[in-house]
Amino acid sequence: MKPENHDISDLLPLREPTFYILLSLAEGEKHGYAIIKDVAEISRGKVTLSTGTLYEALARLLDQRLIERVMLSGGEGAAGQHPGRPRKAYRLTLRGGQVMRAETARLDVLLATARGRMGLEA
Amino acid sequence: MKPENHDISDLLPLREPTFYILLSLAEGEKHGYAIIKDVAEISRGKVTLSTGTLYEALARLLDQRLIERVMLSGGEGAAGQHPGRPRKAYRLTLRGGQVMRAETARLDVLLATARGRMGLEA
DNA sequence: GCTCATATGTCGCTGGCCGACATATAAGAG
DNA sequence: CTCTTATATGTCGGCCAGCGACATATGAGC
Repeated sequence: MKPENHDISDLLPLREPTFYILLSLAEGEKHGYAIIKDVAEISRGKVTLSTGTLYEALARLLDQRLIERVMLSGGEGAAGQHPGRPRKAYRLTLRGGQVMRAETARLDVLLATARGRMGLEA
Repeated sequence: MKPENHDISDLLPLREPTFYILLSLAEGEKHGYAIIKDVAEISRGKVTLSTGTLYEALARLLDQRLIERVMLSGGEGAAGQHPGRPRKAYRLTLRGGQVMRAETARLDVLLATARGRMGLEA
C-alpha cells in the first residue's frame, strides 16, 4: 500500500481555520481568495484567514484527499476575465464530506457533554 | 496595570485537550492524575491525556488565571493517605468559567452554521 | 502611470500537543 | 524483604498547524 490511506478519525480534531475552509467548500467549489472572503462572511468577521494559513491548508487538504482541484472553464466564450493570477478552484471530495460529518458529530457530542456538566451542577 | 489582563476571546479557540481539562474541573476540584482519568472517562476513551500535555496545560492555565491551586486538607486527622507524590489540586476560577461558557457558545454557533450549510444544500 | 482589489505563494516563528523519560511513594504479592 | 503495580508529578525534544510578513502578478479605474 502506497498512497497513505489514513483513517478519518486520525485527522479529526480539525483546527478552526481548517474547519471553515472545508465548510466553505461544502457550499460549492471556490478558489483560494474566494474562500478567504467567504470564511470571513460566514464567521461574521471572527475568522480572517491569512494567505499563509489558507494556501498551506489547501496543499495539506489536497494531500489528504479531502479536497481536489477543479478544472475551471473548459470552454465557451466564458468570460474568465478577472484580475490577479490564474485561479485554481477546489472542491470537497466524498472523503472530505465524511470528515466534515465526523467532525460535526464529534462537536455535537462534545457540546452535549459540556452542557451536561456545566450549569446543571457545581 | 501590570498583570497582563488578556481578553477572553483572545484565548478562545481551545484545543481539545485543554477544553476537556477545564470541563473536568468544572465538575469540581481535582488533582492532575484524577483529571487524566476523568477526561478518559467523559470522552469515552477517545481522549487520553499524556502527562506532558496535562502538566504543561495546567501551568499555562494557572498563568492565564483560568484555574487556581487549592489547599488540600488543612487539618483534622484527615486521612490524606494515598500512593504517589503529594497531590496538588486545582479549581476553575470565575474567569475559567467565563472562558468555558464563551467556548461552548462559540462551538454552538459553529455547529449551527455548519448545519445550515451541509445537508440543506449542495 | 499609480494605486487598488484580485489572486497565489513562501518563510520563519510560535504555541500547544505528544511520546519518552525521570522521579517518588504507598499498597499488595510473593 | 523485595518486587511489581497503581498512584502521582514533572521535563524535554520534536512535530505540526497557524500566522504575520514578505514576494509576485495582473486587470480595472483614476
